[in-house]
Amino acid sequence: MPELPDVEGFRRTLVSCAQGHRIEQVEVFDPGVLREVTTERLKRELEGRRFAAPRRHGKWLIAPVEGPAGGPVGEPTLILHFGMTGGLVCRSEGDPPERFGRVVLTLDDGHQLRYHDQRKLRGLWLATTEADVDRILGAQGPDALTLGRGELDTLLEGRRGRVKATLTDQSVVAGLGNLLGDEILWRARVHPKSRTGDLGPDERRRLHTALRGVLRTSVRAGRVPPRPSWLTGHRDDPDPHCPRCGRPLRRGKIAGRTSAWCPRCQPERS
DNA sequence: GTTTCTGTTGTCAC
DNA sequence: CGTGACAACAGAAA
Repeated sequence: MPELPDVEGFRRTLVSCAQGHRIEQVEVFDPGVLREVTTERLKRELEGRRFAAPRRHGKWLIAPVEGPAGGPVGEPTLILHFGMTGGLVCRSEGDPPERFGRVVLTLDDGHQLRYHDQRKLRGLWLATTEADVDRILGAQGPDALTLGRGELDTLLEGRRGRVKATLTDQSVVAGLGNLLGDEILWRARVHPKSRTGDLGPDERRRLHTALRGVLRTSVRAGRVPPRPSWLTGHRDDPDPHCPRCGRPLRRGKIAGRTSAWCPRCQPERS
């Protein structure tokens, strides 16, 4: 699930469900998702405090909490990463539990913010300072949603790797994952194995246009929408074809991930 | 029924 | 810089 559009959806869920509300109870059903924090400390630091405005960077959700709590330290920040299968939902107390529910925060109005994740590849952190937030996130490029054309040009120029690897490298651009990367390259008609540094000005311009278009629609949908007219709508077909020209799609591993592209619309050249 | 493969994540060793 | 292994797990394929 989670790439930038999904996480942006989770941020909105947190805003509408929990921002300004007091956390009454923290329940951890699987400590396997807690990173660098114990259940006890999570409860002590969160219970009694209120969610302030959350923010997002790339695929990370950053949720400061404020107000007095049991602990003597300053106001902490809850940090969430959703791996491949994580998610955040808003439910009412008493609603049936999520299939892979891991952490439930009960709020002062009876709503619950629930973190669920099948595979537990990532999880929840509790940062104590801004520097701590930065340490947990690690090296991050600018968020893909705020990327200007000139900025993307600068980031792409002089890179040696393949363009698919560059676009999905979080330390270059934050937020693009495997699906978005393929979708953007397909729309821009750029072969995923092209050498990033070899791209011409026109290809870089097309990439930026495609990035903006794909992100705009995806953020609105809260996911990369598997539309019939999009590449994403066909990658799981038994015999996938390009929705633009009808040619069979090609698949291959790039940067350790399965990529899909159209050999006709995205001619090989590097 | 059982084994193998795949995957919208990131990190680490070679 | 690139590749492969790994982490943890369900569901599909073999």
